[in-house]
Amino acid sequence: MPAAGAGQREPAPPENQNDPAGASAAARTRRIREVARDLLGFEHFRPGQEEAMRSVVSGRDTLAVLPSGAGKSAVYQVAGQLAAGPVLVVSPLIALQRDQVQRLDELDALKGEAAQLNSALSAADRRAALDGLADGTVRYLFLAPEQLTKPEVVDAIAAAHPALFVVDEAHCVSAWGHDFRPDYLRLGAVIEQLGHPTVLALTATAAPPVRAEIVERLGMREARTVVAGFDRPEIRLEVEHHPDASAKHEAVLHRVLALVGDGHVPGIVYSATRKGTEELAAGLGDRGLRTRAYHAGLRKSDREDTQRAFMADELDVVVATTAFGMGIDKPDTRFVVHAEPADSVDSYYQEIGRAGRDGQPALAVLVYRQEDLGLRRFFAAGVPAEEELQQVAGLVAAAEAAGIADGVDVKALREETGRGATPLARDLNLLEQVSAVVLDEDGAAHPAQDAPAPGEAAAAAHELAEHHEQVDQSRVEMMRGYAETTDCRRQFLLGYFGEQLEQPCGNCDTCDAGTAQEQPGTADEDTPFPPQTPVVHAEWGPGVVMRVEDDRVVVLFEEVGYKTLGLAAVVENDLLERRDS
DNA sequence: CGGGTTTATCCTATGATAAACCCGGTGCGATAGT
Repeated sequence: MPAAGAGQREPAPPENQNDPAGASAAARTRRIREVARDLLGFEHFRPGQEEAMRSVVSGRDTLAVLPSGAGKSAVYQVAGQLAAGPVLVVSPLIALQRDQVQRLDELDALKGEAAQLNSALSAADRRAALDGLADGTVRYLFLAPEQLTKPEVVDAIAAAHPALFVVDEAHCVSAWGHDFRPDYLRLGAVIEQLGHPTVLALTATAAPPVRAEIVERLGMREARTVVAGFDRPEIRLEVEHHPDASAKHEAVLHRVLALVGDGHVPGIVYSATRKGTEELAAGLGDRGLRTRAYHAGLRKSDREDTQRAFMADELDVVVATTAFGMGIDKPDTRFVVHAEPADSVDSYYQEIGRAGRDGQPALAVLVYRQEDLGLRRFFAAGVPAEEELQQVAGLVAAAEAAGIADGVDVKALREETGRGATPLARDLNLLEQVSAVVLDEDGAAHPAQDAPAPGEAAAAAHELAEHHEQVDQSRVEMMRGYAETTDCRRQFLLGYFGEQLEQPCGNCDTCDAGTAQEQPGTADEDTPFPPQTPVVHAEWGPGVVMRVEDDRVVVLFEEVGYKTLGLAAVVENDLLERRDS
């Protein structure tokens, strides 16, 4: 039988409820293996890959939480070959889109079949990409979510009947949607406009609540979640505590100098602020290291050159904000040092996961001061005033009442209120989520059908924002939990992601210190609330036990996020009730 | 939330101290100006 991937493509097997599932599943599995071998030269799959491919090829919406690198892209590359129509890939960065197109172009079977669509292209190239989609020559189209706010783009794509809608780096839906890049929140609506092609969401990290949010926001149906390859035993985990700011600064320098001195290069140092990256880079440079700072305030050409130099082994260390991250794939990165904690364990795990991808030993050190969490709390805060929301809702309603058919956009709101574009966009998003306004294709707001009065809408939106804030703050608290735990750090991390490691890992500082072994394991059966137990709290509502320490229990509540409760008080006062599920 | 910097305050002047103030991350796309 000819190879499925070599220049020819087969339509997906028709979905038929009456087909014996076993037979068609076996056929799909055979096809997937053929394509993977012929297209990518795969002799075997990495954990989770084949399961995710099978799920997608069978037409199921799928959330795949898989480690970074080639592993994730292969899922849509192979599934795309077996799809009956073109594949859309939503990707957060133009640079990532370019890389992916290049990668597909290097596969003989796909040469010329991948294109990107973004503002960096000329009008002619954009036209060519959409024309290619229409006539079938473009099979894989990479774009940023912002492109999908343009009606002409959505129409052109809809006409091509895409079979697969891929959201790469899907954690961005949760992390960025609220105010930073609101178009991530609209992807669910776009998917519906396109007739709901099979949805594949891909990410390398996501704790259970983030997974749930991705599925909900994208409107995934009966989503299948595939999780694999989470543990990265080759990364040694350490936390260094320094109560004093200057001592902490010195400790970072000292640590990095020692690592580089021992030949462990290259590495990444993360700092929370731009200024922090420049100061650390200067300090390391003064001591003879080849190093550069990287953050979004630097010139684009400088950033590109820094990234290039890092990839070309011309640097020992890049000192960066979170701007240095997605798309950085240097498998021999030997260490990641954090000068400040990340805003969540999800982000932290993503960041340290850039080390040791070659499977060789690597090191993740968090140099920790409790006060440094303050900045993270600040960023997690920011509930708009109810009056502000009411004013915005009122202006939208007033415009409609006055017969302004175009609705109210952010520009008009800026003139009326004198506030900035970002907070106003956030206000509109909140109001949209409580069904008070609808945003049209041009981003203008109209009152929703049966919209509540501005006062009620503002109250509901305010409550929603408070909920977001509570959850975000609780995620910061979990970062603190990681830094301050005396349990095995790897057990903590994996527990956070809903996986259990039965024994302390033996490759973290608490294991070395012996404190990890003194604690009862998280799988301890003596505890009244073992991990993953569904529970209800009188005030905080339903939740799930995430981890158990000797005297405390951490519960993830649906409404208020992560909470740590004293076990004695819980037992004494009956604070938690088991619930069936 | 926390840190760093500026301003106000005491009042036969000075410089020390407190209070007020400001800032802090991620990128798309469109637009203005070379």
